[in-house]
Amino acid sequence: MSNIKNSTNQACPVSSSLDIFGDRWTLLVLRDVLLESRHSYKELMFANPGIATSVLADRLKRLESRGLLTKNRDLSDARQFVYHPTDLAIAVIPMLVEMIVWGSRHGNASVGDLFMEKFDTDREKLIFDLQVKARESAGLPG
Amino acid sequence: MSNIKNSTNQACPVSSSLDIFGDRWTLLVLRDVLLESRHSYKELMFANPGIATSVLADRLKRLESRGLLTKNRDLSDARQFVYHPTDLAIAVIPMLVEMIVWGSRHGNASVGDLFMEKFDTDREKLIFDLQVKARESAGLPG
DNA sequence: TTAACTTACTTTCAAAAAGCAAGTGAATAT
DNA sequence: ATATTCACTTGCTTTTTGAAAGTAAGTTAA
Repeated sequence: MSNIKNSTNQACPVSSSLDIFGDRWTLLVLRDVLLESRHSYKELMFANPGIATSVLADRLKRLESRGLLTKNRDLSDARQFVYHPTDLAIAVIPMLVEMIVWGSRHGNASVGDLFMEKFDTDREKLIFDLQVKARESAGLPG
Repeated sequence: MSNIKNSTNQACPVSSSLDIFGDRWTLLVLRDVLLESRHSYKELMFANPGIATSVLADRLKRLESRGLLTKNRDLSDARQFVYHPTDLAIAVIPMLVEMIVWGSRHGNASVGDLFMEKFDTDREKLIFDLQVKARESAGLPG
């Protein structure tokens, strides 16, 4: 039922972050919910070819139980659920942005030029804007 | 011999970062080498209780083959090897710092107050200083 | 109003990765 | 010369992942 070894944690913040993010999929799911406006199981599945349905289900459950996502019925279609980020998840945006930038500069895939320009000219504003947007889409207070 | 699924990668920078960092141990090893002046197998093993010796060996090999670490004989003890970060690894310090800060604020373990104060008053300088220090310990040009 | 289809999963089983313990070989300390 | 340190490797068990099929509740189209 549960996955991923948690709390190997010798009182170290990196380790405690890795309790949550230390796997292949969690951050991709979080990125989709935080930055790509993907809020349903179907969208997340579609956006991540290669993820096993059982793994997606597990990661969503985990993220919910760790207080990073909320889960509610979709009012316009009761088959669906909508996942939204909490403030705790919105606080990981700076880390995600750094990961995007590193991956973009040094990996084989890159984010749009606009994103990189914004990052280079005003990182704080980029992050602030992304957080505002995420908060809005989640219906959280500004 | 090799571990961790690589390049599920649909041209996405997060995914390409996770090709390298998407597991329980890689970032802990990298943190030790980058920020904690741990440069030998023994030190890394000791600093990470719970890591299997085969996994540490694999992660070091991986990090070396991905161009994040260099491996050389220790001149003062030919049994030992010294691992040092490359510029590519030094470029992950901003991400690591964000992970440390998030884990520290929201997890159960925290980094020192001094670190957090530095982060809050001048993030750029903190990162710059950490990068200079890492570069020095690796004997890289400034 | 009922049959077909969507959506969000769960279950099952095989494959891959991680954990554990013991072993190896070269270098060093005694 | 012998014991010990160091950096692994090997072999085996357990855990996690992946792929595929199945299910239950809700919706759409006839």
